[in-house]
Amino acid sequence: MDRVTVFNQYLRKKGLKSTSQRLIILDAFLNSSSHYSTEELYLSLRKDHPRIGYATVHRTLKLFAECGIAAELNFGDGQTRFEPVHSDHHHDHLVCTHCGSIIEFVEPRIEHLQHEIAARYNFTVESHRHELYGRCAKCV
Amino acid sequence: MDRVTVFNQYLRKKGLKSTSQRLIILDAFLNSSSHYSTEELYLSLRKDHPRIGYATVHRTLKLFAECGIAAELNFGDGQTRFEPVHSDHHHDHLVCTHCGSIIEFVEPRIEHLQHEIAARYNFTVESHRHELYGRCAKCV
DNA sequence: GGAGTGATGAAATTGACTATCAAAAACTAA
DNA sequence: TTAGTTTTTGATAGTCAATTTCATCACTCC
Repeated sequence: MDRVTVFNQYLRKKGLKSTSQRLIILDAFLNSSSHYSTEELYLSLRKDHPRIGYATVHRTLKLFAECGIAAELNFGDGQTRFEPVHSDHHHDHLVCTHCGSIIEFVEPRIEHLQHEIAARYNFTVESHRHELYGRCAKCV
Repeated sequence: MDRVTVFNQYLRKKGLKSTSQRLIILDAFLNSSSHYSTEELYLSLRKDHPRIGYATVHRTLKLFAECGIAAELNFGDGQTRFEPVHSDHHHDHLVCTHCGSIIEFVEPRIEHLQHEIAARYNFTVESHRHELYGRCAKCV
């Protein structure tokens, strides 16, 4: 199902309203390849929509995360980042500590080992975080 | 090599001084099994050493991380935690989202796959983060 | 003892995030 | 459409952990 539809259905289910700001932010968010922080998306939006405030961007990104169309990321730089969720595959991240670029990777064998470890400790996994930090090919 | 020695050598190399506060904090840090935040270690120390300030605890923990005898952890609760580094083995964490307990796990096969992934992208790994969040056996 | 260097700790600052609130906009039902 | 109700917006203020500042303090080496 389309992520715009997911968002609108979530709004209706929760008795929330569909506003122009929310739709503008959703559009900008989905059509970006970046892993935006609130600050970065706010600044990017300000070019075309200077009336949209920081608080609105922040609240809307939290809404995206609540309804499952965005994932919250934290790469240890003190800022929460958001990325659009693709329902078809899960991925983790390589983070370049030099230029800040982010590479996504998929590795089912690691996912499998995670389940194995959880079972070892009778642990029920709800989510996980897996990031490799270092130098990307351009920054060696 | 002893971690106390590592710390003292680091201090000397950097022209820093070996003070009673630093040694007290180091002792408390190494003899704990916890994953302390600055706040928690500060409060714990205050019982026996009420004159040691928060800023000193904070600065000293950062020193530990700099010289490699402590690792900084961040489990998404908004506080940075520190744990003593055991040079002989690397581990990652299971974090219970209900009771906050932390289980350490070791899985060389995942470490191996990480290297494989890094090579795939010509990426030089400096560090990594791998945490599974969910319910521990007691909290199911 | 005195000068020089770095450390300490109380307090102030920073920065990301969250809460507040009056005004504005979106929905709802007649 | 319109009046009434509810939610949203955006500027601002507040919160909290992390960090910095700065006036002493402690140590070392003449």
